[in-house]
Amino acid sequence: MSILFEDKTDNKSLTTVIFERIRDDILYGKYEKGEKIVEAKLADEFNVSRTPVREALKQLELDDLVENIPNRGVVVKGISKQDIIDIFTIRLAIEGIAVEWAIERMDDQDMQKINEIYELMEFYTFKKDVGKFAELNTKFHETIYRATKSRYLENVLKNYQVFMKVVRYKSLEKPGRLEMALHEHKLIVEALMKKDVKLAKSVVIDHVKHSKETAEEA
Amino acid sequence: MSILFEDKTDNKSLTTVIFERIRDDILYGKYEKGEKIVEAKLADEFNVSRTPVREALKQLELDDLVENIPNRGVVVKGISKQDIIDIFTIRLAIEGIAVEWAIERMDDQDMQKINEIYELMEFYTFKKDVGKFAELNTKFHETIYRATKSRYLENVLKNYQVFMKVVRYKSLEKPGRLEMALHEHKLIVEALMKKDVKLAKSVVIDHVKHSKETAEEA
DNA sequence: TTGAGGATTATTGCATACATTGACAGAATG
DNA sequence: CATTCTGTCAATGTATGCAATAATCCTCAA
Repeated sequence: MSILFEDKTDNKSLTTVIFERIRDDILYGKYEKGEKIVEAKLADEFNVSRTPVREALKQLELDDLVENIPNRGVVVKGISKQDIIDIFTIRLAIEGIAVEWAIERMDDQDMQKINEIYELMEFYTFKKDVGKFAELNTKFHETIYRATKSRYLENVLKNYQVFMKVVRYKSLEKPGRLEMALHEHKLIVEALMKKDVKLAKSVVIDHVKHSKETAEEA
Repeated sequence: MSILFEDKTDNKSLTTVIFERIRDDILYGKYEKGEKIVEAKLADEFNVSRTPVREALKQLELDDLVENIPNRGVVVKGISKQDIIDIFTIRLAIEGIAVEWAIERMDDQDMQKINEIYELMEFYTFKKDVGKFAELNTKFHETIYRATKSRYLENVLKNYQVFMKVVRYKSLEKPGRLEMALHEHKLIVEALMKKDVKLAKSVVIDHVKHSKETAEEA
């Protein structure tokens, strides 16, 4: 195993680490669309054997980020602007369900965690730390998804989060956007606390719409 | 390679074949929830080496059908009735988008294929062949999904199809349900032909609602 | 009797070796 | 000159081997 990965604290297998690594590399544009990925080359690059790389690629195939042509190799499929817009549209249809279920099914611990995350977001807005904010943003929404207690809803939305991360970071860099995003999250927290399904739905939908518009501009 | 798989006609790798096999086995209830799956045992059973089995299990993990506990093994997570109901609810929110995009983006070939499938459905309803009908049912919807030209929408819905297959087969066996399903599909085809988005959305939603109710009874 | 601890075993994680496939170039053939 | 055939090569597909890990069982002492 490469020394690169020795510092991993959690129990992630090499396959998982490499999976996430390649996925992020694709999303952040390290590979061109249509570019061919050679197992052995990547394995070399990461200083591991082909096995974990293969397994990671097989998983990426399921997410449709790469395509495997039998006995030929895998090519990067990447993600287009239209894909992103489509994902936002799908999210607009689902996020409403998510908050609804979250309100119905969450426990105090869930709510507390959401609050904690929000407070940290306030802190990092003050510090103007876009990186930290974006990270918390992802966590914020994932916590809501988990609170729905629905594996399949959580899965879809979490999967989209990966794509959102990229978009998000870019848009948050614009002046004023950080404060605006914080405000939107505040509205969400308040609606969740009040357990007001209707209100929560509307603020979340607004939030997603906003993000969609910002993404479309870019 | 096992003689079991020698007759495969397409280019599917062993990994893919085994992936689908285990997935179906889980969905059709061959394994209990919580049951432990041992790579070597399955490999033996299929007369292949551990490698393709491992790769298949890694993929199933992504679909949340099994859980991997590091150095311990994988256990079947299965799917609960609540999961199924949740999936139907999510579908209710998304299928509308699917037909809308399908109508906007499909070409003549897509429409022709949908028509062909529908005609076959008529034929097998007449022959009372539930198996064939269920198969065509899956194809029918997948063709619509593909017509949306949206990889991500297609992916989510196709993924759910796998779960639906199981539910579908059971419900179609009930007397009268076959004819009813045929009628519902006829309405969908007609709306698609007319390119009437509003109508198409409403018949599809009704169709899903119907299926949901049938599933909830079972 | 019971509990701590170490050997044993079962199983996964990763690496490597071998088999198969498809692309390509260049020779042979018409 | 075009075409087909064949040999080589690069890459994937599959099998196997070895290491690491965690559970289990057994021993032995308090």
